[in-house]
This record gives sequence, C-alpha cells and structure tokens, in this order.
Amino acid sequence: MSSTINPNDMLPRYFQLVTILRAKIEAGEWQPHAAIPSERQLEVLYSVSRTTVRQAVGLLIRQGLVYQLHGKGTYVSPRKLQKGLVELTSFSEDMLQRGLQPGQRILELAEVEAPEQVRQHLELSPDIRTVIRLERVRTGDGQPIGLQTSYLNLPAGATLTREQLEERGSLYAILQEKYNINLAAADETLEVTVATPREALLLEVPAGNPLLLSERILWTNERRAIEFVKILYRGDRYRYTVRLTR
Amino acid sequence: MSSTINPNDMLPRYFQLVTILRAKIEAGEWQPHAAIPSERQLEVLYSVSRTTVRQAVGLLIRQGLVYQLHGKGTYVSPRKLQKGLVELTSFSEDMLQRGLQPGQRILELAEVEAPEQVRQHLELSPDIRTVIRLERVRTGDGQPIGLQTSYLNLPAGATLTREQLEERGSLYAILQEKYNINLAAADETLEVTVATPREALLLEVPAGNPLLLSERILWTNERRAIEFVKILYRGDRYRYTVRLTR
DNA sequence: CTGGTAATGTGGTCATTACCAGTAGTGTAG
DNA sequence: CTACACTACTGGTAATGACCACATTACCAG
Repeated sequence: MSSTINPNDMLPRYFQLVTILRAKIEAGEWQPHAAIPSERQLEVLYSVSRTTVRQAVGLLIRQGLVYQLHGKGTYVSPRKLQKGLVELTSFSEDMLQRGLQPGQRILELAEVEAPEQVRQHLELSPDIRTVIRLERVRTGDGQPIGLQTSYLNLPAGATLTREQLEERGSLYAILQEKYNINLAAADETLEVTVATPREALLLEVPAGNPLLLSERILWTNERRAIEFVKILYRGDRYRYTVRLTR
Repeated sequence: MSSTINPNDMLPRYFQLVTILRAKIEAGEWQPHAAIPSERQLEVLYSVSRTTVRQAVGLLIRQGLVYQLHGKGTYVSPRKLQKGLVELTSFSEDMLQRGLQPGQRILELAEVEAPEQVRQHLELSPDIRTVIRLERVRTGDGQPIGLQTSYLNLPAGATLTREQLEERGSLYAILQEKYNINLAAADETLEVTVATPREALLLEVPAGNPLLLSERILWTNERRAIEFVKILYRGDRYRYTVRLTR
C-alpha cells in the first residue's frame, strides 16, 4: 500500500487519502484523542487541495474514525468509536462479522398473493398482485439463530431459484450481480414476542420463550421498496447493536 | 419564510438553501421520485455557487429527503424515507416523538463506587473511583414504559440534584445548558430478557414477562464516554425503530 | 495580578473554473 | 433496420483563493 497520492490511479484522490489516513490510525501511528495534521498541513503533505482534504476527512468523520473541533483541530476517535457498526448488512454478513459460519434451511420459496400488511410496507401499486415469499431457518455455526420470512417485489421478469440461493447463500449478492440492484437503506423495527409452538420447534426452544422480532423494509438505490423481511431471533443467542449519531 | 438566500443572514447560505428545498419537498411541490432542478440550475435559481448547492444537497441526502443518480439527476425520496428516524434522542424526546407525555419517578440519585462493567464501558481511568447512579421509572402518559438506570461520569466539579432533574425532566438538557456538554454519538445494544420480581413490580407487569433490554453508551462531542445507561422496556408497550444506511 | 487585545493557528463557508464520468436522445453511416 | 458516433445534459472530482468564526497564547496596560 502506497502512502502517497497517485493522480493517475483509477481511484479518486480523496479516497486514496482516506485509505492512507485510516491505515495510520489503525496502525496506531496516531493515538486516540491525539490531533492529526491540520487540513492545511495535509494539503502540503499529500500535494492535494484543501477541497480534497476536506472531502477525505469528512468521510473519516462519518465513519467515526476522527472528529473535529472548531478552532482546535482534528482528532482521532477512541477505539470503541472507530469500529464501524450500524452498517446495513445481510444476515450472512451479520453472522460473519460475529465470527459465526452462516447457514440456512429453506422452508418455502413460492410466488404468493401479497398480504395486505406486505402491500403497505412495500407500497405496491394495485396492478402488482403477487410477491415472492421466502422462508428460511438461519443458522450460525449450525445452530438455529433466527426464523426469517422475506417478501420480495422483484422487477418484472426477474426470477429466483432454490439453486441460486443454495449456491450463493446471500440473497443480496444475487440481486446485485444478476439484476444490478443495490441496497441503499433499510427501516427496521424491533420488538419482543414469545415463541409459538411452530416457531419453538424450528428454533429449537421451548414454546413461550421470549424472542426478538425484527421487521425490516429494504430500499434500493432508486429508493424503491424491494423487500419486507421479518426475522424472529432466539432471545438467548442474539443481540442487536446500533450506533446512533446526532 | 423567505424563499431566497440572504447573504447577510447569520445562517450559512447552504443551510438557508436546505431549509428552502426541504420546505418545497414537504409542501409537495416536488413529488416523490420526481427530479428536482439540477445542481447547475439551483446555482442560478438561488444565486449561489455550485459548492454551496452541493453542500446543501449533501445534507438533504444524509437526511434522507433526496437521492442522486450519477448522470441522471437528483430526486425526491418516497415519503417513508423522508421521515427522519435514527436520531440520537433522550427518553423524553423519544416519548414526545411518539406523541406521549414523558414523565419520571426518581428511585435513586447517588454517588456510588463504579461497578466493573461500568468502568469498562465508560473507559474510566484508575483514579476515578465513583460515578453518579440515577435510577428512574420512565412513563409515557403516566403509564410505566421503562426502568432506566444511568451511570454518569460527570466532569470534575459538576453536580446533579434531584431538583434540577425534576424541574427540567431531561438529563441531557441539563448537561447541555449547565456544562456545555453536547452528545455526539451512542452505541446501543438490544436484547430480550424477562422481568425479575422487582422489575415486574416497578413496571406493573407479571414477573417473568418478556422485556426489551437496551444498553447504551453515550459520547460527547469530544468523544468522551459520559454515560452508560440501561433501560428495561415493557415488551408490550415499546417498539424500537432505526434506519440503516450503506 | 488582572483584564483587554493582537497575533496566529484551527476548522467553516463560499465563489470560480475546469475537467471527468455516467445517461439518454439524435442522427448518420453501414 | 441496426450500430455507432455525437451531443447535451446530469452528477463527481479537483484546484485555487478568499474570508469568517473560534481557540489559544503572548503581551501589555491598568
């Protein structure tokens, strides 16, 4: 990894600068709460304009690696804040981050008439009558973690097969590669519930055990609601984390 | 509300522009998924530079009101994404957003030896031995919603009295006004638990009922951990919502 | 010793100019 | 008719230069 900016590189300069600065922070070259070089110093150090410096630093701020104090300087965040949380992730990515091997057991994959609740969440127009329903038991290191039910409003003509799912594992990877659909945002609500007999059986817990119910609406880069997904998590095996900012 | 930029105004121009554009969107002048004027058009329309336009639009994007597609244009987000979620809020603000009147019953306010768990979360240095412990039953429209336990690491010399709390209601408002402490970020974890007899009594639910346990670490604008707070929410009266982005 | 002030360094805002990189429509050569 | 180049838009990146707002320090007058 180079530590200078290469103007001919395919990557934008501000992005190269982000990479360089992040590396220095993660290597401990600049300690938490220590000041990093000022914007005008970075200008000279890396032969870029202040515009570029500010764009790079702005990104680092949004990622939680540094913070700025007006009139004082730019400082390295404490380690706990350097870890990127929040990120919109798939179940698979989520498990991998937690150091567990993601797995799944597909219970159903079918085109069904859209329930009213789903119609509303996905803002379906009246001419769209059906959605794809996908029900899976999700596992981490082979142990059941959650019961996931997805309702997908795929673009016309798009299909989804059991084989694709079993091969790639991640639904979002398929959407991205085959249909060029990128996820941009999600709204999620969490609440507490208790296991019905069927849920208890699938999750391998006693009926009546407390569960964490997550309901999520997923939006594409064009801000179309594409998926409504419920996940029932085992209360004893799952913990949800977020970072809030102001 | 003016619809032009006033250079002599105390507020920065990009901020004035944000206000104008947001007003038009919320008034329905530009419908969801419709294109708003291009950056170069906004330049002319409001007599500001493209720098300023982009700074304003960037803010609107982060607030979820609009989205951009490279080579195409800038578009208004669907209504569901326009509503600002996520925001780091106090319990009081949270209740008000939900349309409930926040209230509290203080159970304890005392300086105590910091438990080990708290020491770690707040990253206390060895010379700091005590923190302030504040335990409250929080209510919405008079009904118990949550049992909140805060551990505060106030700056040297700062104090906190029952009277202040009862008067202002919001702890964060006191920190802001009296000690110029602003909250910048929070890390939160959520999990499921069941009510102990004491918790059940205070929350007015049967013992063994499922509860939502939130643990939160709060960071100031200088990225010092100032508070560790647990809230046990009644599972039947509380639902947590977040917006995730990529 | 105290309180004001000027100097200097920090991030924050803004205008101007230029060119790159995608998108979409149009026209033309094959 | 199709394939391809052209063109005219969009947002994305970048340099330069200027001034404002805030924080800190040093210095000086009282």
